Amino acid sequence: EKQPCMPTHPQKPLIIKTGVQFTTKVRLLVKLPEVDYQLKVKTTFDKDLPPGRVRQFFILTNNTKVMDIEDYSNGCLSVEFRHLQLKEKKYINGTKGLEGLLSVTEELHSLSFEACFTVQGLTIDLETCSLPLVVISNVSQLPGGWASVMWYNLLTDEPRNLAFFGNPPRASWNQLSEVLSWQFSTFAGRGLNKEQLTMLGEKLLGQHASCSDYQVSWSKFSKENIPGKTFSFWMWLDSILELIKKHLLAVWNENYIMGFVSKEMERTLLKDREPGTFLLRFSESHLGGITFTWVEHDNGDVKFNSVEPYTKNRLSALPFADIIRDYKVISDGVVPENPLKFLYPDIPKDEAFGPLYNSQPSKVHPYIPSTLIPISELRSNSSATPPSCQSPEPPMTPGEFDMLNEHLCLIDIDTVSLQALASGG
Amino acid sequence: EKQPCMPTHPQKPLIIKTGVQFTTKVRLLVKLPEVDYQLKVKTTFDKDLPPGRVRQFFILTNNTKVMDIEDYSNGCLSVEFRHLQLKEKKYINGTKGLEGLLSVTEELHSLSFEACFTVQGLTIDLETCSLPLVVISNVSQLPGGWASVMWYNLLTDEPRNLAFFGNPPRASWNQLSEVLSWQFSTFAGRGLNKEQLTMLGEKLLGQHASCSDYQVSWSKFSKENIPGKTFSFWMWLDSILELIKKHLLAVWNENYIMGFVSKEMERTLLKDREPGTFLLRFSESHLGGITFTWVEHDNGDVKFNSVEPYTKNRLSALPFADIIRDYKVISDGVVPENPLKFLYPDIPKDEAFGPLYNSQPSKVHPYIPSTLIPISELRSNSSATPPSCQSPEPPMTPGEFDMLNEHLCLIDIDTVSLQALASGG
DNA sequence: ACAGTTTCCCGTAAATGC
DNA sequence: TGCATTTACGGGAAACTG
Repeated sequence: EKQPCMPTHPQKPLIIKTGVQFTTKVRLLVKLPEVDYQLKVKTTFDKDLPPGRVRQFFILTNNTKVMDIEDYSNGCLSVEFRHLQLKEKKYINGTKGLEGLLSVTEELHSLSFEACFTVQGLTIDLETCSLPLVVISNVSQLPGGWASVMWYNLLTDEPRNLAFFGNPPRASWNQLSEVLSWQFSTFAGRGLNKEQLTMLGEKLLGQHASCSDYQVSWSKFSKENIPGKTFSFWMWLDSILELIKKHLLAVWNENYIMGFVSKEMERTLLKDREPGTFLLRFSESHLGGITFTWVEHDNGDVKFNSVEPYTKNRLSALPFADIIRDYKVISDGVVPENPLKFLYPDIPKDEAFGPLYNSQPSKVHPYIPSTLIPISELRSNSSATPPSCQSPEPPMTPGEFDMLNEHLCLIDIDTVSLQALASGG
Repeated sequence: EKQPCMPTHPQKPLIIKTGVQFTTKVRLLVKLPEVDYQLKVKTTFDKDLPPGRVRQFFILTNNTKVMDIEDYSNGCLSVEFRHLQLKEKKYINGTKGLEGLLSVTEELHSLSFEACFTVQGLTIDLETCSLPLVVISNVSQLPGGWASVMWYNLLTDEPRNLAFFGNPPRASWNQLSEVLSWQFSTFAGRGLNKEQLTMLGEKLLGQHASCSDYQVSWSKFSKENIPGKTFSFWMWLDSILELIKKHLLAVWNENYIMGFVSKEMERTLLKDREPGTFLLRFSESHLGGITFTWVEHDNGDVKFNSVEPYTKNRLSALPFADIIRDYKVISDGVVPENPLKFLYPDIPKDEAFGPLYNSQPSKVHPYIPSTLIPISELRSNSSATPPSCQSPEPPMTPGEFDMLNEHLCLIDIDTVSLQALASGG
């Protein structure tokens, strides 16, 4: 009933938006001999980065803080910086130079931490820095930034190769598909199964998808538009992830959304099924859309219908489960009918979606309750008859995901280990 | 189809939101003898305001600028400050003191302008200041702030009585109703007619509404809640104004929304009408809602039905004219019917609303177009039979509005006359 | 605890830069 | 001129603060 502007940016570490607060923490891994003075840490953004080539930022807020003993650990020294905020350095003399090579979400930056103390007459400098960071100025750049973070962490173990996107390596479909599934398990709670990944692989690679060690270029993954479309593969996939997060979470987690199915496969699956059998599929032509396709039998002929995809605007007016419950087709004035009977392969609609329906009748007495229902008015249809195939399977176990996620987060803006790179003095 | 977050705050002068840019202009009304040096003007916010009692703000940005000759006028000196921004002064030592008396939207502030020049050995100081300003920190405070601006400018000619809301005068219903109608003509393009104002008067004053010189208190207008409600009269009225601005502009300007009608009056008007006659009315129980009520004849009995009010959330999913076109009542499974036939008094629905319908069939081929339609499922109803009354009339001419509006704006944050209060030197 | 107020920040639109 | 990027700010929600 009311979800106009919900939050995004839910735990995407290593991406910082200018003007928005972020937090970082450093921990001292070596045990120091008792020091009775305060150990001050200074945080610097883009330290040592020569001007030109890339944008540069600085920390607008307080950037020094004293280390403290962590209560809950074994007496480690650590310090957490909160409310840090980044702002771009603007050069009066346009020292911007020849960027253009990299887009802003391909620029890699870093946070440095420095501390210095003296023990027994010996001055020791400590310094460390974060994994590469992406700086954006608007949430619209978040998908692109996240693509960079994924690619970097998937393909290199180098802690600080800021030139990574100057010549980014390719990823095998093997590696990539695993990461994509992880995205869905982390952000939507359920990963992708084999069939779904196969469809994605074919979409990205065409026929090569069968050999799982086929290499995918960075450009193909997130920069080039899909042929005939105005968006790249990752932009498309991410728009679906966002749609799930905001509007389809329960339905997705119940595994009721087949989602990634080619239209050919869809017909193959549905053609021998009971009339009124339907499946849910994401739009390939538009960003962030979901549609349902159902099968009808028209005296011997098999007919398929797909509804115009629902996007976030529609879904925020009416939850998707309710759309499925209430969808009606009006054919030339006859009694409207809901053509959706069985969720593929054969689950009665209400059995599947019943627990997800919203209980609507509001009953504010003097008024007649009213609701929106989705309808289609039909006059003419189309049909088809394609090949054959098999049915979906349980999702790929996103087993090692937790481990990787931890890795991704361990050395991030929330937690950066301060290693003693002691350069004596 | 797409209007999730549209802009508000459309020309409400004298209200400044912290952190948001505003513009002001000062013009020198006296002709100075030729001066060959630059005349610098300094803008100060809350100059001379003693700390305590009220919040204090300062101008975060550049606050001095050199006057320049206006090209388009007769060589007047003027200066326009752009990109000014306000920030609250925070006192470390909580010198806030005993506020509590006034709400923030009742606090009045001012912008001062100072200039100083020397001619023939004589130093002349110029100083002036704006009409009282209201400072808010969130758009949610805009309605309250605007109420203050209206009340002040309606009831006093003093240029700078910052203590006005310490003991605000009352307004006669005569004065107030005129201002309310102006609000609708300025912001929605059509003012309020006599019947509408009568309903509002009765709502605000009860029986006293008949004597048009009845006095309305500031508190009753915008501070006290309407009995039994959780909002004040002005908050309620303003929520309707916003609803019109964003979702009902065309329908309102065609005069198809009776809007302000008591339920009793509504029944009186409808009871002798053709079945299916309906009228549009704003909700009195909820903020920013509109409903339609239609009359039915049920073998001799007259029956009235009102739909649950549509609010901005629903209306942004489906334009109001389309709701009227598509509204259906489903009674126990029979063919759905649109009960709305004639807009009161007797205009065929499509004749009135036809030009305002959206042409929806989107026709993206492979898909069946789908739309949302508003429906009610009926099981049991209620009815009634009240007294009699007359019908609506053309709106009150908002004749002098332009003049007043100009007055309101003339001495505002956009245009503040700099008068030579020359205090010699 | 709580209500009035401010801060935070997403997401759209507009402005800006290249 | 068009595209990439930043800025602006409404609006909802969380945080603050007496």
